[in-house]
Amino acid sequence: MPNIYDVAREAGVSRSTVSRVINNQKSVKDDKRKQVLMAIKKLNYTPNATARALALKRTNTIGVISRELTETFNAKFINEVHHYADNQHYGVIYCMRKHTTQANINYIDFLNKKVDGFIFIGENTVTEEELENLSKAQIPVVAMEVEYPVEHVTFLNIDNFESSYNAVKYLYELGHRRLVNITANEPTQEKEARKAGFNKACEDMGMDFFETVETPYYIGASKTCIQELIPNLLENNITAGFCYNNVIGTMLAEELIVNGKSIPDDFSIIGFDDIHYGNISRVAIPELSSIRQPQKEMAEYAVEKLLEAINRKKDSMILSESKVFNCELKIHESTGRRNKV
Amino acid sequence: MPNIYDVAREAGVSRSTVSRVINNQKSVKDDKRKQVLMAIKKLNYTPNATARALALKRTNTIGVISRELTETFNAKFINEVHHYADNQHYGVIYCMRKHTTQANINYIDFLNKKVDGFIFIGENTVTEEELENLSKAQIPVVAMEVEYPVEHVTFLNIDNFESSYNAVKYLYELGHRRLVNITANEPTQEKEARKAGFNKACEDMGMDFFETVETPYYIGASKTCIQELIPNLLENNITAGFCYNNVIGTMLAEELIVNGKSIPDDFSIIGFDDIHYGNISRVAIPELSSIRQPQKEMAEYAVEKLLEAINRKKDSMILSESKVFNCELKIHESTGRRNKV
DNA sequence: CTGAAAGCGCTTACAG
DNA sequence: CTGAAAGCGCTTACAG
Repeated sequence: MPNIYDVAREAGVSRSTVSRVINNQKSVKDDKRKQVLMAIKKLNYTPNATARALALKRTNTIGVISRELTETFNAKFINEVHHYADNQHYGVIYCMRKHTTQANINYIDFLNKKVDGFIFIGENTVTEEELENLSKAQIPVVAMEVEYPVEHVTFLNIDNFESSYNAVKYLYELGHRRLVNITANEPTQEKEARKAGFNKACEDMGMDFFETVETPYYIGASKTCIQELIPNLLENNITAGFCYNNVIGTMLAEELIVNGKSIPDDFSIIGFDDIHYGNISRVAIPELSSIRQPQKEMAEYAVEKLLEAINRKKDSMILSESKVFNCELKIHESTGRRNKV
Repeated sequence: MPNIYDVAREAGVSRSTVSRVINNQKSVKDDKRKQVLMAIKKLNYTPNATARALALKRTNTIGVISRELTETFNAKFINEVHHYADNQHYGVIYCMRKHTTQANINYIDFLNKKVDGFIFIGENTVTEEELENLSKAQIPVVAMEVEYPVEHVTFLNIDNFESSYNAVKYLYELGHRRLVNITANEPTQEKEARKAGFNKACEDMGMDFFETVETPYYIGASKTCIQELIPNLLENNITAGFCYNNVIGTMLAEELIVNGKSIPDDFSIIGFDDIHYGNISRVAIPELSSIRQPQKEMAEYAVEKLLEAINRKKDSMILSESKVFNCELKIHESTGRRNKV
């Protein structure tokens, strides 16, 4: 692997000049520039990013960390982050941080100095203490799906409370008075906010009956849980359900159908995320009405804020900010007026 | 951010000593070691990975590149890579390389010197020429789902030809004589190998009728394509289908059911990948018989080979290798004996 | 416009 | 066991 010195020798100039050419500085005479360019081509030289990072104390890359790289990961969001960063000539590095296993490598330390800033996705991806340390070290951070009282970090969330509230309100307007909220059994801020929104709306609307049940995170267990839930729903004459995501919503729809109910005639369902697994199967499951997150806008905002913080850093740290994005209730096929009872 | 010099001063020793403590070398007296450790704690020092990489010419990280980070990405595989690398105290960095857009950043150059070796996933993730360059530069590489005549790289594939052949053979044994092969319309080695396996088996078994149709990669278009295909299948009295993946298999099952057929009584289906989208919906789609890839084994092998190449590099380059993993045909509910003609 | 030199933060023979 | 010094491959004031 040739280095800058090899190129300098080949081109008959100093390393400084080579560096200037590499970095597109105009103060190099055309003939020298040409010599350098030729030497670079001839030697197949490419600058060592590590050395450059050391000298510049800047990497032009942003690090994205989440717990899982696939499942809970928001494809659209990450695509947009990538796109937007690339436009600004920033590279994106993803790292996975499993919460289950005790790993040898701490990916925050691991990426330290390899990236100019972090985007954390998911509440359990980073602890408050870790955010504190990053903050003290003046490292720009955007955190998604969490909120802590930490200085100098940008928190991005959706309006979990309000959008849940609105979903219930919509069901109320359709005539539903007996609801179930099927949520996840993980203790996250997100879940609590949605539950609170559900409850508050039910109270405000004066619902006759409402309850929240938790299902396990994994599909198999979740399915069993929902199967066991059905009799309870029927006994209580519940006519509408608000689900933590569309997977749960789909499973609920399915179990109701299996039990002879039809959607939305007998039961209305609102899911979350507006991702339609039903696309694969149209046999019996109607497309779920669902709450849609503005992933693209969030991604752009995240990158924008992060780069802003990165570029401002020397002067003054950016202040903490908590930005909340509004979701939209998308009405598809799984919601309708209450028919009977 | 304190550096090694700050620690040395605080501890009243030289940088060399601090370095030795950081790197766990025994040749440091206990009292000095303690002083250093205390200074590190006090200053909240963490070594600069970039500087270390520059000095050592080694990063202890492996780079994984694929076109998409989510969709086609094999969750299990990547989890295993991560797990195994972590055991060896190697970090894993993922980068996405979109093939659609003209990006500013070339992620191979981008990761150059930031990782000790690469794992490429997917045929269109890296070109033969890029592999050549990496090879010349003596950078260890494992490439999945491709095979090129390039030196010093490890190619990992599954037995696309054989497993497809075996699927057809199994259908033959169930009595099926008229088959369809539904494949993707992307020109990949993988696709060609599967198609060749399908055709060869059909010829060897003396099938009465067989044909291959291509569907678009995206679900919506693919679904339309399959819907249009159904009349053709019925007219030709086709009784079994071999599908490029389980998504296509599920869609095929569904469309057949919609058209009044039952699976597997009227039609047998074998998919690929053994991932069961049907888990979400059990209303009508039986669990697909499918070809299962040994992702875990492949991941372990990939990491093992890569680390081997990384650690051997100085002496002699590892030779090229093409390793093929055998898949297993998992029989679930979508295959059965041919009933009627 | 160009080069010599110092510096980015580490590691590691080399002496002692 | 420990430190001074050189080196990893860049960049960038500073002179000229």
